Amino acid sequence: MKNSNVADRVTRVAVELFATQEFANTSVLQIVAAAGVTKGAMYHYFQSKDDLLFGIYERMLSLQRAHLETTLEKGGPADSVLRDVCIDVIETSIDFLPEGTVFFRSMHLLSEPRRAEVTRRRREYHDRISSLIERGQDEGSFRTDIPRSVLIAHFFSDVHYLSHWYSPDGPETKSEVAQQLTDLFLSGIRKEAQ
Amino acid sequence: MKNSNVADRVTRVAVELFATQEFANTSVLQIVAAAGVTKGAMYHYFQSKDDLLFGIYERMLSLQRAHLETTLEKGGPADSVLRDVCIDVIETSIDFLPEGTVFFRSMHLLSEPRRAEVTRRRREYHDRISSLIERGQDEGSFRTDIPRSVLIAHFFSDVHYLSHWYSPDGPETKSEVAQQLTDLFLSGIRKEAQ
DNA sequence: CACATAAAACCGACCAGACGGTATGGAGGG
DNA sequence: CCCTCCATACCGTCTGGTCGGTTTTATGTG
Repeated sequence: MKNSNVADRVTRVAVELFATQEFANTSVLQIVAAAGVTKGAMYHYFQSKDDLLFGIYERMLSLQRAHLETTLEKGGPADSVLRDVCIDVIETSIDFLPEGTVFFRSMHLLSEPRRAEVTRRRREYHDRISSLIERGQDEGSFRTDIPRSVLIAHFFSDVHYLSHWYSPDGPETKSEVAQQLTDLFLSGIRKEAQ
Repeated sequence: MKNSNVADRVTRVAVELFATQEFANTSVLQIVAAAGVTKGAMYHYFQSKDDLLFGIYERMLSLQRAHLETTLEKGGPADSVLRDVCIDVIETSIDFLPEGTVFFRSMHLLSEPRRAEVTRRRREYHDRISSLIERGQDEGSFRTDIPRSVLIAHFFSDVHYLSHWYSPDGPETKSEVAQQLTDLFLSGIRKEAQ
């Protein structure tokens, strides 16, 4: 990392604080104190508190997109692709638990041009998952008696809830949980369950 | 309602604002302005902003408990009881979407003796669901190859995510969604899927 | 290596405004 | 005359953000 030490530490501390407290309830003084720097130093690297928040979204969005693309371009039947996507997105969420918490919780606090962009990129992501499920329905592997919007909600709900219960110190390992949740999800949406 | 008009309106407005913005990002002034009252009037009925938040938790917790008890005491095989519980909790969540948002998001902002109490009552609720699932496993209807903690997380995730995607103005009705999500969930955890 | 210079990194004092909460007092009914 | 209900003005504190200035580092030159 030839990048600034200060910016990195502030970023790391900020996401942790935004996750445990809320964004609006976290003062920049708190952040810089926890990061061991001064406010002047922080405002040298970030234009506003909002930048800190947006930075989290940018990193997570590009990470998600990159992962999804890698998994998608391997190809294969929708059933197995969705399994890979599901496992990957759960494992990634576990790797970035605090980021995920902030991601889902604080979108409406972003300043306006940015919020719109995040919304757009999230919709892109949603649409790709939706297409994948649609393909699976066409291939006859997924049930068609439930609206796709509900299937997608069911997909994202597990991911979203992770940060509310999973702890790396708990009994289950990351890959175990990813396997199990994926299994539960796929068992639910497969055609034979219909 | 022989209760105060002011207190009711403030409560209603507060939960709406806490859900759309964050708790810490919502000022008392904003609340009373939106409710059409003055700060003096509000502080006549509530001791603090924290009271507003705690009130939401109290109402939701007792509502949840009451509903769960009603459903549980009807008895029957765990499989069908869990189905009833699941449908009921989803429908209730839809009836109280903003409350649910605040409920899951802002617990860590409660002042301390209260937060502990909320945590305790939530754990009670969790444990009763856990017992129900355990009974279903004993009766041979639910799969046993996945830790119960993961099954429970899978259960609550759908409920939790509702406020992030469901809209009463959307195409799906409340009872449809409840049926469908319950179906997806149960198809996942049933033994035959193992 | 010495030195000059410029740019980047950083500090800490300082705003103006908003915050949650309070103190005071008046209106109206019992 | 007191008590409930409510409005207004106000308080101390903390907020995100700015700014002038100082130190540190990088670069160029002989």
